Amino acid sequence: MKTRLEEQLADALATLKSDGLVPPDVAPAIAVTRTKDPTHGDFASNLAMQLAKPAGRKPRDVAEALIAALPSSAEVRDVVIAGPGFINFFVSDATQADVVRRVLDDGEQYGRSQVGAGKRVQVEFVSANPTGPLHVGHGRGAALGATIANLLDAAGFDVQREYYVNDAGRQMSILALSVWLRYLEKGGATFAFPSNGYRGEYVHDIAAALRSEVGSDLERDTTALFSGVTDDETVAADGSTSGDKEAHVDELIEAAQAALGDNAWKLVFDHGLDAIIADIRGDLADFRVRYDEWFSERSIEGDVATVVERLDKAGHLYKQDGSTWFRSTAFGDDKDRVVVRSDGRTTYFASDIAYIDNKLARGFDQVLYVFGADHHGYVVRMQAACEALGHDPKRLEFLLIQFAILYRGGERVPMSTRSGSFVTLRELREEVGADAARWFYVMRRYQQHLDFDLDLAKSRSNENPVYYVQYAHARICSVMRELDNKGLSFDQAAGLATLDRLVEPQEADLLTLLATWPELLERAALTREPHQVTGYLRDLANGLHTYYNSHKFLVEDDALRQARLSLLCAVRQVLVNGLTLIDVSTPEVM
RNA sequence: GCGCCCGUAGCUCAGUUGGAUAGAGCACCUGGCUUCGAACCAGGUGGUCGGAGGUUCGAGUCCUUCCGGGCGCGCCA
Repeated sequence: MKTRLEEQLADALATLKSDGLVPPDVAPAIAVTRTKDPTHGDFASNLAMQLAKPAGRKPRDVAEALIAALPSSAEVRDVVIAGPGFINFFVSDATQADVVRRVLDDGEQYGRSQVGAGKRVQVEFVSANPTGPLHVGHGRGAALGATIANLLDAAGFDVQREYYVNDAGRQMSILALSVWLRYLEKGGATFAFPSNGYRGEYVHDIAAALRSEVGSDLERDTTALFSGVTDDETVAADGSTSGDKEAHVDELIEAAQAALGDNAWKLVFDHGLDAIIADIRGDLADFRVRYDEWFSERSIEGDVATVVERLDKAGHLYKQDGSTWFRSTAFGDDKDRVVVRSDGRTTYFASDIAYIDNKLARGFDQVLYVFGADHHGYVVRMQAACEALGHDPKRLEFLLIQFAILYRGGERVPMSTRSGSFVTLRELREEVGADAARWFYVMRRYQQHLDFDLDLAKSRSNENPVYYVQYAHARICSVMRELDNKGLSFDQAAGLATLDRLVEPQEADLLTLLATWPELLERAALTREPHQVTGYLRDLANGLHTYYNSHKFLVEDDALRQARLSLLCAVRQVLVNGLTLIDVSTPEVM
């Protein structure tokens, strides 16, 4: 409808140009938008105001000429000039009501589009280090990434959902060491657990599982293990520190590898990694988050050197202070970045570069990174690397997700990963349910900090927006059940034939909302803004509740009843389509 | 100090390429269930859109500058 009006305006503009009213070289953006105020009609265009200056005439005069040049259309009931020179379009009632037929015909397809057809896009999200369970901070990235992927899919893009598993770094070795040390403790060994080790309860669980699998086969002499290792950091009573926790843990890792040998070390390492990956996968699955690919960092370890070499050959690297630097300042970064350390090992950034190259080589037109806002410093260097490798940096897109702050009883819930006193995603889900969690995480713009009110998310009351929307769905289902109880039935064809009986203002509001859904969904996908969907669903539910309270559906008048029920079914369909996109359930009874 | 994000009603937030009288929810006040589900609805109170300049027919939206808040600035991952 909107595009047809824009085409008609374009034709009218061409007529004005050929009549000499408008200079031929003027090329304004022809835009038709929905109105906010129904008294302004259904659609409006500001074209006349844009043309006023180049045409040297008053906006309202230009508008008059444009309207005169518009072809007549059965879809449009009236076209009027309003305000400073807006052209307002009033859509005919039959066209307005026809949306019911479209919704019921298209069903779960209604609202989906093909704007992204033929384009491959990857959404990488969460990608938390597999060194412990996911916490609530990861939850927002999970919910947003999953929903954005759903939106893109609905817009016709070929979407791939990926989790990048950081299974190669030093942190993984520290986890393996932590698991092994807990394993040794369970065998009776006593020693001071390194301050830099992972201290969470889950490490004990993994160690216990390891012991039940291998028995005492992995036990080694601990006094020998700790001998010669730099002292761990300790804090004296006066606050002064001694020792070096970083060197302590690194040397312990080396000693452990030596004591166990490669095979046994790998056994411990994989045991820890596999256990945590399994935990994360299960957790995300229960959160209704699906992935197409769990991409292992180790699988591209061998590509890092190759990529560094490519950058070197292209002249983007230089040596200084014994290490190798990437000249990212040449691409707008505020400082250059090390890719090969003075000890010869490559940096984490070098792995990222290899990963970028790998992604783009897989042929994605667009690659989305769903990052926590604390990662914003990486954006410029990532794009710099992308460009240096000869790729278009615009193919990378970074969504910086602001933090979610939990509130319980009006108090901020403290979050500290370091001390291990964090709320896990699993705990959150068990406390408020997956529906509320998914909804709350995406209900705000991702650029905005999120106040996550646990009490509100749990409340089964009118304050809770999730229930509000689900209730609208359940209410419609309830009406359809009541229809059965009264021995009546719904005939869709009959309903579609009597749509002209929908004349109430509440019905007109719902028809407009239904017609808006495809436009909104497309915009939400292209701007990567799931909160537009939650906002829309709230409006649609409100429209339904208002309608429900002002009119009866199961009326004696058969034609009117059929028409109203077909409208209800259309509303229910769009509620389902919207809630499905954010993976919130659609209960028939609450 | 530099960089990114944010600042809209008492609170939490929407506001589509710049568009008409800036909107919701919560809170507060008033009213509505012998009726298809009151987990609902209708109405009301509440605003210098952080401040100041600028761009233009028109600015919450764009530009400049200042103020306030969050985050980031490792040969960590």
